[in-house]
Amino acid sequence: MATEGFFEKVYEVAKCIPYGRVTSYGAIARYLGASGSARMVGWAMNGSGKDTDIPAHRVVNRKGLLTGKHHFSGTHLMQQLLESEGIVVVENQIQNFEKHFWDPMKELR
DNA sequence: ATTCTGACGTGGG
DNA sequence: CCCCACGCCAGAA
Repeated sequence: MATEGFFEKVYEVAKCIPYGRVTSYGAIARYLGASGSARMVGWAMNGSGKDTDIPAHRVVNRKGLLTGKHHFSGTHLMQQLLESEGIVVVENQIQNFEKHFWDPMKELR
């Protein structure tokens, strides 16, 4: 099986995020066993949007804030994508974040 | 090699 | 909830 590299795992989990669902970097990091290296998850996402099929717009920080929207192409692209999936976003912050939250540890495991 | 920064998280106040 | 400080690992200057 793949999942040999830390980044690879991040990609796998990110790709497993269902439609209209969201998760946090820490949740993925914890699932990978790198609870303290949540930053690396975001760094791994750095490759997303280039040649990876990772919906990074579904990954936000623990506050449900679209901290990485600045890394996307446009300015509101990330927000538009989320809203397009039925997620309400106001001021870069996801409303009902808990409701849309998808925990890889619980759902995927 | 050193230093800083970074799409984060947690703990204490 | 907010703010401050520390930890974390990787990459760039």
